[in-house]
Amino acid sequence: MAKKDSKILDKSTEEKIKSAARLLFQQKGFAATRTRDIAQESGINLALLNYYFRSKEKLFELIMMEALTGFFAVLKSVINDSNSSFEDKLDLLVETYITRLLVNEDIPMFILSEIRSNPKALLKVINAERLMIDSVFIHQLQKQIEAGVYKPIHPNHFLMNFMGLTVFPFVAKPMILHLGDGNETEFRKHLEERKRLIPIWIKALLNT
Amino acid sequence: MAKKDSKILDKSTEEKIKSAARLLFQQKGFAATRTRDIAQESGINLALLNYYFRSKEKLFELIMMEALTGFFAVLKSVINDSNSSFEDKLDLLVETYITRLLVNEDIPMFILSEIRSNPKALLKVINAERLMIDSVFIHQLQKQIEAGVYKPIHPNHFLMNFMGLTVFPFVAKPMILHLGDGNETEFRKHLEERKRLIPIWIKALLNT
DNA sequence: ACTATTTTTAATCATTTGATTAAATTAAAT
DNA sequence: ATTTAATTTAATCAAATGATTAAAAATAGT
Repeated sequence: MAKKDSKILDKSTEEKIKSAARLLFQQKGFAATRTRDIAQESGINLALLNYYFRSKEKLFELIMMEALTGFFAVLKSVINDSNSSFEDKLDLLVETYITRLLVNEDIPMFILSEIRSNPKALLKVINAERLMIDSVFIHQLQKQIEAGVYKPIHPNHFLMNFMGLTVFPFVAKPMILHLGDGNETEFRKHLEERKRLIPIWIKALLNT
Repeated sequence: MAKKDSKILDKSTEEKIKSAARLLFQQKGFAATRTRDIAQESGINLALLNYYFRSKEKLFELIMMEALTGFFAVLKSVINDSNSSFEDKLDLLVETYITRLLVNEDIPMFILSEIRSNPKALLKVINAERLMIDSVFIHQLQKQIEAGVYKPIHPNHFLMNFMGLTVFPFVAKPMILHLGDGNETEFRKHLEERKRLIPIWIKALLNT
């Protein structure tokens, strides 16, 4: 069959479309992205988008699913490991997330803004209900609190603090660059610093 | 002239359109909002949107401008007051912002996601370049650091921490509700608590 | 009451946009 | 080499969308 071998070529075309779609969807969102822009960006004929992915919606779902998977895979693998301490997990999560987000800065805004347009559908596919709150990570935090290592705090506050300190800089990057000083390079430098600082800060919060 | 007195009625129609536009633009963003949806939501004829506001773009700019003004007016009035201390400003900013955002939860996401689509244009109209970094607020922080009250920290880190702790919960609300536990009511309760907690936490960070 | 002005409406336009089709091209199989 | 299947292309479609227009209705001024 022709299909089998040409799959290598198919993949190359498919991948070109996916890359362009990823770029545009993540930058401008679903509604503001035109299929023609995806075609142009990937240098393919418009019809190939539908040939390979059936529709703009299906292509979007694919891109979003991959983004979500990537984003939550890290989380899921780390937070339920019973062999590492709470503090180890904290270090690892901050380090891993900042590293990944520095490579793909648009991911958080992409996910959050599409959740805003379509909360139910997207949150369903994420399949992460109570993921954090029922995790070993949070249980370990609660043990530490019971042991008097940290002061009491509601897990939701902890979650907001952790995510706020770690991912907010990426969500608000243009505004932060505008209100503050510094440039692209400074931004990256500060985020490298935050890998070390955020765990320290979080522990300070937990002692307050 | 008819115009003068009927302005009262005009305003009512104009205001109906603006309210609907505000609701939809803030919920779905510019690109995903249809003028027909605005017309339907406000119960007016589609043509009136163009009659009063010329175009979807112009209407959007108006709504966005008002959102930005509201958002930054607070900031501007607080951060350059030389009669209050750093700590007073911190308390006031957190308190004021959380109160306002609890009334209009979509504002941060609205602003941030539109900045993402159109950074230059929007950041220009905000007219807040270096607003934070050159403020009395940040200068007072630096004085306190010099005086040994707080440990050294780069102003951009402070800015990220402050905004991350305060506004991120609103940006990520659906995800936080999903990953954590609790409902709408719990969310509001936690944000009320954060009015008190965030200033304490920030000071803890500054001592670390 | 009459006129002028403003506001509202229904119908329509032009463009954009996602998608499809039929033909052409390329690659694979025999 | 010929046939078959897969891929690509140019042209086109139908629906959606922002905007306009001309007429009708409402309001204000005299």
